[in-house]
Amino acid sequence: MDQKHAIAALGALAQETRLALFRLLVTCGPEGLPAGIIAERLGVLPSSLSFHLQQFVHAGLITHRRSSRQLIYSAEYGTMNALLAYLTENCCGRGAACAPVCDPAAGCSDAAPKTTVA
Amino acid sequence: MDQKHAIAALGALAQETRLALFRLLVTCGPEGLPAGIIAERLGVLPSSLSFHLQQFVHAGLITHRRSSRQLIYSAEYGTMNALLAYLTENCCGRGAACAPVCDPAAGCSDAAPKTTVA
DNA sequence: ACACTATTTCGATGATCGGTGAAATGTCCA
DNA sequence: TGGACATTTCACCGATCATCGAAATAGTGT
Repeated sequence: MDQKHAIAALGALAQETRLALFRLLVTCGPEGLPAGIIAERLGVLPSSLSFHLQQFVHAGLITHRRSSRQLIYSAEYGTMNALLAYLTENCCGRGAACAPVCDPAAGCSDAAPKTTVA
Repeated sequence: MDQKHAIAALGALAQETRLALFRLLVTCGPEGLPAGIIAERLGVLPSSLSFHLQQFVHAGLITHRRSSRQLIYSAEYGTMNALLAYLTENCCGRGAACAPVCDPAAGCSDAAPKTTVA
């Protein structure tokens, strides 16, 4: 994680819709959610959501894969951890006292569909 | 930490000069650094630095105290930790597996002056 | 009170950002 | 192949942001 990536990631997170979006995906785990469902949950236009998702994908905080017609987006925990580590680097002048780590295991309650949604 | 505060904090961090500034202060510990030294280290105009410092103070990520003529700025580790916790809340759908914490102890090598600087 | 230093405030300017709707792209199914 | 669905791309607009220099404020020592 260098400065450019960190700024891209922080800039992606520093917006109302996107922060809610990221926290939603973080909650959902690696299974993620399709774009349509996300737009519905957050109450934003599809074109608007697409714009915000791009920011995250470009920042590496989110990945997407295709499942039939839908695009499933999910959080990139590795990048998230790298960002947190970057922020707390050399914290307080001491060694490595602040090293948050998240290793996703369980999925979202109503996570990505296999064949149908809604 | 609610959404508004988180966005203010993330927005403060999502900028080249400010990110460098925050990481500098995080490294320095609770003793902090005077504004003049920070401006010199980062190579920005005093008026520009003042603008950036305001953002952080408003976001609660930085505090300042006066030492004679100088204003000493230092990182607010509590807010930083709250922000990291907010980002990883309910991570992966599991309980509390991602709870970074930093408790400052040691100071900066050439930290805030008691009476004189430069 | 005065000169000096440290820092902030102010107003102006160019750049970037977020929202919107229409149109384009890609995918599936009959 | 054609029609329906899911999502993205595009161009436009108003709003916000970062930088700058000049001027103002606050504190110190004589």
